[in-house]
Amino acid sequence: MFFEDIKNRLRAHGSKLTPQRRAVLDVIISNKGEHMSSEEIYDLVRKNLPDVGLATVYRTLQLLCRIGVLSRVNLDDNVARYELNSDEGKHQHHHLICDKCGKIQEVHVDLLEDLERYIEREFEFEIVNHKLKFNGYCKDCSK
Amino acid sequence: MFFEDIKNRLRAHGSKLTPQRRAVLDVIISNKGEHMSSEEIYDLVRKNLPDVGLATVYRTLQLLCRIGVLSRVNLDDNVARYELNSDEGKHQHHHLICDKCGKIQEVHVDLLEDLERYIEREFEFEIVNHKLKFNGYCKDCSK
DNA sequence: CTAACTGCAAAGACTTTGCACGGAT
DNA sequence: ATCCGTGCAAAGTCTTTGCAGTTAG
Repeated sequence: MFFEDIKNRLRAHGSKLTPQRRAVLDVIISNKGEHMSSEEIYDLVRKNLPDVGLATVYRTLQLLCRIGVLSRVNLDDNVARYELNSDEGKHQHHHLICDKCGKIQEVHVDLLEDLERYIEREFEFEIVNHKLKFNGYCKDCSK
Repeated sequence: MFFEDIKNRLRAHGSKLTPQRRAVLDVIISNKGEHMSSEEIYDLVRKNLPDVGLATVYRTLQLLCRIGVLSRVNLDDNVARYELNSDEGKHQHHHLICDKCGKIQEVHVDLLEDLERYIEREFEFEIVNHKLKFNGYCKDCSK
């Protein structure tokens, strides 16, 4: 996912690439792999653009989700979190959530094919996406 | 999960089975299989107990989660939803969410063993629970 | 030029908390 | 008598919205 691509998507959607939106994108791209909340993103954006409004950040994140640049992930902590979409796969990766230290890891293998086939067959349910989280204890916390 | 069992759990936790809590339980048990929000539960509880307070319902739901009677499920609609725990399995079942009509179905097969083994081995992550949701189109909406 | 965007403050939705009273053991 | 629980209202948190002024293309 590169800037030119994002610009095109914005244009196709009738939207502009403003300094505020650029600043939000900068933060998200340079923190790829994090799963930042709106507030965390807002705080980082303000380091480069101190007068940005919180509402603008919220609106930008919504927009970027709508045009497929970001995904909203829900880690059950009552805050919306965001991550940059990868260019390739349609499906989201899985998340490991350490219940002790809170660390988030990503798992980039799917291994859900059997289950998805079972569901499509047995429930006649057409699967578009899945969201899989594992809770437990990470390497450092499980001793 | 039966009333006697729940009563014992409450007692073990130093809590009482009040009429309000009983009314909440009645609603949840008689709507087993639904995934009701706090408000929906509140509205139903009031049919039997009109003077119950919303805060009491919230506190009761929290309590019942804490002692393992209920699980809080997050269906990405920004409302906490609750379901009765089954007696047997430790793991939660999976949910199918129809993006068109909103219907929720439950899938009671696991089929995650391979993936879990992979994660435990590869990430040295000790899995305690998982949460798996599928988004897509149900039988009636997928035509 | 003009539709889209912005910051601000207000409003909204959901949930939690503080408090004084009531009830069970 | 004591501790837990309740209802109410107030407060809290995260997010959205209305508006008047501003700006990107």
